[in-house]
Amino acid sequence: MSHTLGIRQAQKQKTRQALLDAALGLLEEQSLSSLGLREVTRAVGVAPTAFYRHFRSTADLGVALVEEALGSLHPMIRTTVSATGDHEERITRAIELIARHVDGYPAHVRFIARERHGGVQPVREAIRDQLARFAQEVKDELAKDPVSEGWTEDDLLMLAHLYVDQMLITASLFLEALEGPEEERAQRTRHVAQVATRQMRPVSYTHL
Amino acid sequence: MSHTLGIRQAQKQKTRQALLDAALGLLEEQSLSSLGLREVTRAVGVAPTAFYRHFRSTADLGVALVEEALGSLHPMIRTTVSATGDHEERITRAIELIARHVDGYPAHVRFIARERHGGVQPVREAIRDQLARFAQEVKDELAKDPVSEGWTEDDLLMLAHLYVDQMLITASLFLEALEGPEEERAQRTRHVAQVATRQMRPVSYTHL
DNA sequence: CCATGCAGTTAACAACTGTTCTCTGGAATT
DNA sequence: AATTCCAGAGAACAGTTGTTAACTGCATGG
Repeated sequence: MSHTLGIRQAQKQKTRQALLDAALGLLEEQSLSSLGLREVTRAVGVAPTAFYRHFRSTADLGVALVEEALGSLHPMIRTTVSATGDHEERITRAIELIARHVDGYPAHVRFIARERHGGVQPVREAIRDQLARFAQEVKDELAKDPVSEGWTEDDLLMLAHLYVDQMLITASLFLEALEGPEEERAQRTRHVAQVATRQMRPVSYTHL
Repeated sequence: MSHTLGIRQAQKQKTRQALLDAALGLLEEQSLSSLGLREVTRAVGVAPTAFYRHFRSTADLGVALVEEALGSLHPMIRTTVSATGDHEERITRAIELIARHVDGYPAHVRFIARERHGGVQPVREAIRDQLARFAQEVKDELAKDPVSEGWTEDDLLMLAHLYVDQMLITASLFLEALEGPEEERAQRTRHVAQVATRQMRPVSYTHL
């Protein structure tokens, strides 16, 4: 069904991706609200006006980056949190997923951590929406667990939001560990994983 | 001992404060890394060059804002977390302190939440230092509690950091509730307080 | 009372920004 | 083969930025 898109569209998507990549790189040392359109095109090596063929503004590009950073995570979340194994096991699985994701895409994680409370409203909203979707999905998995009987839908969703928040905090801590001096890295990573597990556990105990 | 500073220095501090206030206002809708020096002076009604009499750069002003936002909190933290009353009581006291602080200085709280992971390194560091001081102080109070016997200094400090992080998250949630529609405000505020208490409690239970 | 110090002003600078309009080369369509 | 389409280039615009220099007026200390 995927009819290979022509040379034309392929080239277009290529420069679009180049713009996204360049922006993500530049955003390691500044916030989105100070990112200039010319700055991005200069980094890619295209004319400033080419930017408009892909994004209305840098805020628009930011929203696209949110999709890129979080969009692909949904299926992974579902399977890791799915109701197989006991609580303890699910928690360690989730934390491992986070650790691997932070390790693989540190720039994306930093971007989300930074812009979640950042100065660009549409981007904040896009992040909030994605996190709400995560929470919804976590709730769906929680609901399958027999332990969840007797809980209202709202309570479960609230609990799911708690989990999602905790995951973000954990990701941020992993990132800090990653950015620190290399000799401490392994130790601090283990440390964060341990603290995060301890932090998550009581949340599920409220269940009982 | 405070020899009333002359007309000269008084006027200087006044414009300095005006610059800080104006910046804080402008930062409600953008990040520090995009805040221009001219923008600030224009809001105050003073020549752009006057800025340099007070700050080297906007980053420098940001560091001053961190001091203003968090500096005055240290004594309050000490007394609220001090070892009087049981854990439950201390927790509710701390959460009430946070709620009142967010209510009284929402712009400061937003600034800290935004710039903690923001794009300006010196400001991030200033915030990290202040939070480390908070953790140190909380640790000192924890150490006075007989329950803390048998814990190493490092473990206590780690626990204190956990508390401080949790306080910041709570502050951020209070702020979100405050920014939402007015009819939901009271309910959401109560909700946040309740969830925060539940979230903090297990942390201290790890003690036992 | 007079000389000094210094907060804030004025003017000018090169560099940079987002946005518009016009143009071009080559892929896509007919 | 001829035509349309459109991603990207190029040039120009008015407005903004941070920073420098030389100034002015007034509070200060001798």
